[in-house]
This record gives sequence, structure tokens and C-alpha cells, in this order.
Amino acid sequence: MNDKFYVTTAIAYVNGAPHIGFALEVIQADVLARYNRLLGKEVFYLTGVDEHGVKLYETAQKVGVDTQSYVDSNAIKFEKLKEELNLSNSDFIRTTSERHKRGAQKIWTKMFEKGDIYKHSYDGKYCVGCEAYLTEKDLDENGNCLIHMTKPTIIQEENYFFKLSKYSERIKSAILSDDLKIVPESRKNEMLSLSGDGLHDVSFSRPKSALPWGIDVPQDETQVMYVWCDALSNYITALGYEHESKNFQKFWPASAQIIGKDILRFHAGIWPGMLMSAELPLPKKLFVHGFITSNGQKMSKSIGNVINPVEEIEKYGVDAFRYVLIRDTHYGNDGDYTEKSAVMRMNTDLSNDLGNLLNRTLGMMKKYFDSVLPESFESAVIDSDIETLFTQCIERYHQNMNEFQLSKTCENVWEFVSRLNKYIDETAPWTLAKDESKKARLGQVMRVLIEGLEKISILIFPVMPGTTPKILEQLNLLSGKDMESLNFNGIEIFGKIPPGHRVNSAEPIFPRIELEIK
RNA sequence: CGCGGAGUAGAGCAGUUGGCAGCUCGUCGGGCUCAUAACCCGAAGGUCAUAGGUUCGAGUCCUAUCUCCGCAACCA
Repeated sequence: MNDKFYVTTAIAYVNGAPHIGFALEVIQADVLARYNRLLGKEVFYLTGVDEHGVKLYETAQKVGVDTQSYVDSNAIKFEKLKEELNLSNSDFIRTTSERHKRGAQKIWTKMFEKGDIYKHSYDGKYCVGCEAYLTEKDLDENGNCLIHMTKPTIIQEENYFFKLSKYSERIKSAILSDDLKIVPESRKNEMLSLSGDGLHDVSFSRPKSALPWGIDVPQDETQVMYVWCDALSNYITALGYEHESKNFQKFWPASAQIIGKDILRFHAGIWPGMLMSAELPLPKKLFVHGFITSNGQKMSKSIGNVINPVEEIEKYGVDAFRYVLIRDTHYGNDGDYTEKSAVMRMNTDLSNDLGNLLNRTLGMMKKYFDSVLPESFESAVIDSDIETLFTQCIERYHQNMNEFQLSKTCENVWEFVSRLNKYIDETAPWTLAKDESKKARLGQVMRVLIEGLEKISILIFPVMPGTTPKILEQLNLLSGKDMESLNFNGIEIFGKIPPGHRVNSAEPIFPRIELEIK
């Protein structure tokens, strides 16, 4: 059993404020990181930002500041997500940092010495009107610039290329054999068909004149690394690849790399190729998620349906927001986020089912027992139903976590939440309370509920880390527990809470949200 | 014939190796009274996009067609 877990997100391009899609990705990674810590593993969770590229250079010029201060100001917005989204990342890598640059140059050099990087001249299509190089999609059928309707000038530039084709077969078989496991499987198949007739060599550098903002190529000061070597290498440079440090030796290869479906081909093609060339092991798994749409449409500024994650948090709280994102985004598919559906989810699952369960349990404790459990307990057959169901739920929960079925882990927990609500109806504590001879039975019912809630609070920790201590505090089970050392040990055991345990007073943890009708 | 995803109850979605169509919300009816107008039970509602095929049996496999949505290799 591996006791280490290294999870990464893709690094975000700092050309604006953080987008809800990136929020989804870092939250998903955070769920896995926190879950694996609960399992007792040593976890390293990396996220960060991509700060190079001609686009950022040009924007900075336009704004009239030097590029570094421009990316500095944007990178802060992403780094702040740690507090805003309550992330537990171990590190935050910036591609403009010295440690990253040296690491990227090191892997370049390795690949170069391996003979996998070669110089090649490349015909760039330069449009004078655009003052930029054009790509195929900037051109019409006749090869003219779509904006200026003129033929672009062909400028020959020297590029370094990476011999990706050399590793094409090895990459393919790694994917096929699940040595590099891609989930969901549909993405694996997509990648296999994509690389069907072999991967092509890729351009790995640009002349400094074309790409003034990037990392220098070690052997050639006139060239700058193109995005691949610069950005993809962050997953190892952050660990200290530069010096082959302890963390690097301990955590590489990554246990799971989380990416969006748009960058699958790079992470399942170029990146493994680079690692093979540098003679480094491949990551174990690629978890590919979909996009977040709003009302079924792709978010875009022109449609005006862009959701700002930070605004949502301010309105609804970080845990509720995290829950909705995880719960309503289904395994690899696009997830839809609208304010209406989000609020509905928060009200039904969080307020009505979970919050109210806690509230009514504590309410009954106060009313029937003055908040203190009685001296003796009397079990009934139905109690073992609860235990059995819990065992099943947690089993599926673990399985789903391992398969990146995060939404389903929520379903597993809520199945148990619902069962407890039903248990209250079945045992009818209000009837038991009328009969003094049923006191021990009533006490047992209350204890099952309290212990059930304690277990739930732990199971939801990966998704809602702020809610766990709130629940435990109301149950008066927080003492001696800090969230850092929280784990799954003994979670399957019922009957631990002793007679005479006192609970605290009830305080709604998720007040219902009234959505104004616009 | 570029690649991929999707088309299942009013809405949003599940449906693992083919075996009597499920979940959540909404609607309707009932129950309970501990609780955050909440919780529990029940009912109505679907020719599983269309047309063929394989099979004892297909939402699930195969073929064709229609519709919608992403991505289309240097874009970061």
C-alpha cells in the first residue's frame, strides 16, 4: 500500500481573474488531497500559475507596466484562492520563479543531451496588420488573414523541436496498459484514437523576437522555451527537480494529475514524452474533468453568463459552494451551474437533510434529556440496519473516491443522511419520551443519531472542511481533535459514546437561502 | 465521410459486465410533530432521438439517419 499521495492541478494562465472552471479543478484536487490525508497518507498537493507567453507580454505593454509586475498582480488573485476556497495545497508554483526556471532548463538539457531536441526551420505566417503570427484558424480558405484579408508574409524562423514521435509507441502502450491510467475511460479512448497514427514532433521553442517573455533555452540565448517545456515541467520543478531534492524523490511520480478535457492531449502526449526523454517515471493517473456550463451554455463574457467563484462564496459560503460544484459535476462530463440550481441544492441537501438532521437531533436531546445522554442504552434490531447501511455507504464512498467519482461520494454520504432522518420517524422518539420505561431505548436512538452525525461530519470533510468542526462542536465531540490529525480510524464503530455525554445547543449550520426572484 | 460528447418522466440527471426503466427537484395525496415552512410514506407521469439488426431478452451491443454541443495540432 502506497502511503504517499501527490496530486496536481493544471497551472492557470494569469490573464485575468480566476474562473469557475479553475475553481472546480482546485477543489477537486483538494477533495482528493484531504481524503488521502484522512487515510493517513502523506500528501503533497500542488497548484500554481502559468505566467509566460506573448499574450501576457502584450497585455502588460498595453497597460504600460513591466511584464513581471503585471503577472505579479494577477498571480496574487490565484494564490488568494487558497484562503477563499479553503484549499490545502502544499505549494504554489509560479513559472516566473527562479526554482521553476532552473528546473525547466534542467529537463530541457536532459532532453537535449538525449538527442531528442533538434533545430528545425519553420515557416511562420506573419500578418503585418495583426503584427502577429497566424495559425490555421486565423486564415480563410485562401490562406488570407480573416481580419485583414491579406496574405500573411512567410517568415522563416528557427525553432527547436522535440522528437515526440520517437516516444509515440511507448506512450500509447503506457496508456493502453493503464500504466498511465486515464479516467474516465472515454478520455482514454479518445487519446488512443487521437494518437492512432502516431504523435508528431512538436515545436519546443521560439526566437526571442517572437516570444520575448519566457524561459531562455539553455544552449541558445536567442531562443525561448515554448509553452510545453515551460508549463508542463511545473509538476516536477515545484518538488525540487532542480536539485533532485527529497520531496522530488519522495513524491514523483504523481499519484493523480487533474486536468480539463481541453488539455488532455498535452498531458497524455507531450508530457509523458518529455518524461520518457528525461528518463523519469510517468504519473499514475490522469483525471480528466469537463467544463462548467451555465444554463447549458459555455460561459463567455459576450453571453454574460460568467460566474465569478469569489462572488458565489461571499453569498453562500465556501463549503456550500464547494459542495454544489462537487455534487453537480458528474464524472468527466460538463456540469451545469446556475444560481437557481445551486441554491436548490444547498437548501435541500445541506439545510433540509443534513443541517436539519443535526438540528432536530440536538433539539430532542435538549427536550428529552436536557442535552445529556442517559446512564443506560437499549438497542433494537433496527439499529443494526443503520450500522449495516453505514458500512455499505462507506465502502462505496472509498471506491468512488478512488475512481474520481466525486459526485457519487456525496450521494453515498447522503444516502446515510436520509437513512438517519427516516430512522427518527421509525423510532418516533416523541412517543418513547412519553414513557419513562423507554428511557434507555430513547437514549440509544439519540446515541445512534449523534454517532451517525459524527461519522457524517468526517466523511464530508474532504468536500466541506469548514463544516466538520462546526458539527463536531455542536455534538461536543471536538475536544482533543484538531482537523490536521482527523482520520478514518475507527469510523465504522458504533457505540463509542459513553453514557452521560453532554451535547451543546443547536445552531443551524446551513440556514435556508431564500432566492429572490429576478 | 476530421475528432469527441450528448439526446431517458414537467425540469436536471444516474443507469456498472445486455435481464421486470431509476435518482433529485417539481406536482398530487397521506403521515408525523423532534426540527431550518423541515422530515417520513405513497401516487401520477417515459413508444429510453429515429429506423433497422444481433439475441430467449437491448436504454445497454452492431449499422444507418436526424438534432444539439464542445474541440479541431503551436491556442495560452
